[in-house]
Amino acid sequence: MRMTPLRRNVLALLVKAGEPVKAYDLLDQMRSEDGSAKPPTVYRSLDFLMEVGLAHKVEALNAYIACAHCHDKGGAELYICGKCGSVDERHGAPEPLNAPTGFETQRSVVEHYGLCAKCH
Amino acid sequence: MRMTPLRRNVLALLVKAGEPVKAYDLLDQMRSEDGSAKPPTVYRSLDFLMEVGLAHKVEALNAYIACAHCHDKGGAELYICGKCGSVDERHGAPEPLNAPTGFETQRSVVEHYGLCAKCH
DNA sequence: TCTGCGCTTGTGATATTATAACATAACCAA
DNA sequence: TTGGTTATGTTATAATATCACAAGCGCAGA
Repeated sequence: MRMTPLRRNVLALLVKAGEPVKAYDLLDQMRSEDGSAKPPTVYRSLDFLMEVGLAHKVEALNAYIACAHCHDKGGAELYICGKCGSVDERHGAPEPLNAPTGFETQRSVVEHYGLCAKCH
Repeated sequence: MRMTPLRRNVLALLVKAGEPVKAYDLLDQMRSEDGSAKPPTVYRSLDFLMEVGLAHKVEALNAYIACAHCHDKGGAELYICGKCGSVDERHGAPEPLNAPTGFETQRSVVEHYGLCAKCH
């Protein structure tokens, strides 16, 4: 598992976008430079980036973002503005108090959709 | 917007399943009775059920469940066991303390994946 | 240096999930 | 009863994601 030019390129595209990007939009961008990119190319790179904590999937949008807290593998809480598309990533929410007793969480998906401070 | 036999049937299938169900699995079940069901049939029914708060989408699974707290339209926190597939639905988590200032949440997706008390 | 192994990428096909667009039918109020 | 609204039927296609197998690359050890 190592960083490669291909993977670095995908990460760079995510960082440059600064907001959630669809896999096929990434693919289009890669194709405009490379021509030979195909879906597995981008999905594999995204899988790698998520595995090492450099990217997240925004589940309810089927989109991907660069992690704003690089080197942090844990789940993030995402605050996603429906108007301007910005995403504010937070970490470290406490364990919910109303969790079922005995439930052992391995991965959490927390996405809040609404309006950011600038957009309302 | 009213409950119809078709929509009631979709809800019944969700309730009977008792766990997250894929849209196309619902479709297969409907077809085995009806024969004429097509994707828009099931997706439209699911949209209706979610709109009135009788069903939720499990975003990270692309699956749907009956709401365990019927008549509650707000977001739910789902605790999903990766081993047995059970889903425990909770409501009423407090607003996160570390939210960005000024962010106005309209909809929240909260899904915790792990092992339920019985499965570990 | 060579060789073999594991990881990475290329490539074509296909699976899965979801929606668009338009036609028909059912419901219900005026 | 008629006209508008809501619901369903139907065909096609869009959008998202994975499989399977081949080829390349990089490096540890012979």
